[in-house]
Amino acid sequence: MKLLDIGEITQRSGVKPSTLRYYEEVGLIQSLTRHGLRRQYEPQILTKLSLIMLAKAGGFSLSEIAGMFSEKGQLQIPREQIRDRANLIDQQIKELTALRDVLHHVADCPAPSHMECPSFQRMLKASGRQKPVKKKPPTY
Amino acid sequence: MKLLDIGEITQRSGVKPSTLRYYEEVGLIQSLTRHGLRRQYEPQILTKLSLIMLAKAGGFSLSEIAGMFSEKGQLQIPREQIRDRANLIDQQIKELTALRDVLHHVADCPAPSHMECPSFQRMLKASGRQKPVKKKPPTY
DNA sequence: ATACGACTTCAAGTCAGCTTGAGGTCAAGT
DNA sequence: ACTTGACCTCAAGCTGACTTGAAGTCGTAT
Repeated sequence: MKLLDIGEITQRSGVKPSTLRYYEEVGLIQSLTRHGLRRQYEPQILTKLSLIMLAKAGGFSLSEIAGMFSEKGQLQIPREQIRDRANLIDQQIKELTALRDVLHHVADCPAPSHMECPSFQRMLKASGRQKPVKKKPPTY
Repeated sequence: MKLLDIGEITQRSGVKPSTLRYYEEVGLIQSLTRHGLRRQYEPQILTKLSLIMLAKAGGFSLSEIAGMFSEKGQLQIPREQIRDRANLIDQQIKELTALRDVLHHVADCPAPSHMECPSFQRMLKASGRQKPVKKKPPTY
């Protein structure tokens, strides 16, 4: 099994060396060995990084993401948590959809003041008061 | 038109006074007048706050959100930008959907190692390499 | 008239998630 | 043997979005 330098990981994943080192520092990933000082990664790390990027885009924090992997680097989440997370994501999707609808409304509605347009108000109401959402998408 | 104290805004919107003052500081909202030292808000601000919360949940930064409102506090975005933002949101929705699918897969697939399961890999591939996403959902 | 409580300002602090920079190491090619 | 370039460490810095705390102001109820 051929090992990869940090530079290759960067090339193939788009994740910067400084970020990879940071992820290691916080325990999110680890390199298999060192060649001299240099970190050597197994190719599987690339899959893991894909997952990490996906979860980040989904608004999960690094520590939440870390919690999704077991010791052996396997994705391992108790069923119940999966259900919860899936619900959380569905919630986010609803919010995003509401936001998109509002934008489309603004694009199409001829009313001079959206702020008072009843259908606009309705959309806002509809989107409001569900539950919190977690953390933050990146600027990668 | 009855004006509202910061405390009432907080009660009705769930947004803390410190946050409201911060939003004012960065030019995202403004109070109509003062009663003594106290900020007095028009009730419309509540609608605006709903929009702000919605957009934040959609991952937009405060300055991006600020850019969605005109001088008069109206929601005012050039059509083209609306299209772009709507696309961005659709993109985010796709990512979230991919994430949810991955979670469901993990819940259901009996394979010992998801990392090597072909359908798992396929989902990751499918979710990957589109374009960046902007910013951050909150912990409100 | 005074006390109360809800507001005010301003500076500093916090947290996540990185990035930057200075100075050092080391394996491989010439 | 030497140079090169890709890596390394460690501390400090940065941005966004707030929060906190100390000290002050002021309208209203008693």
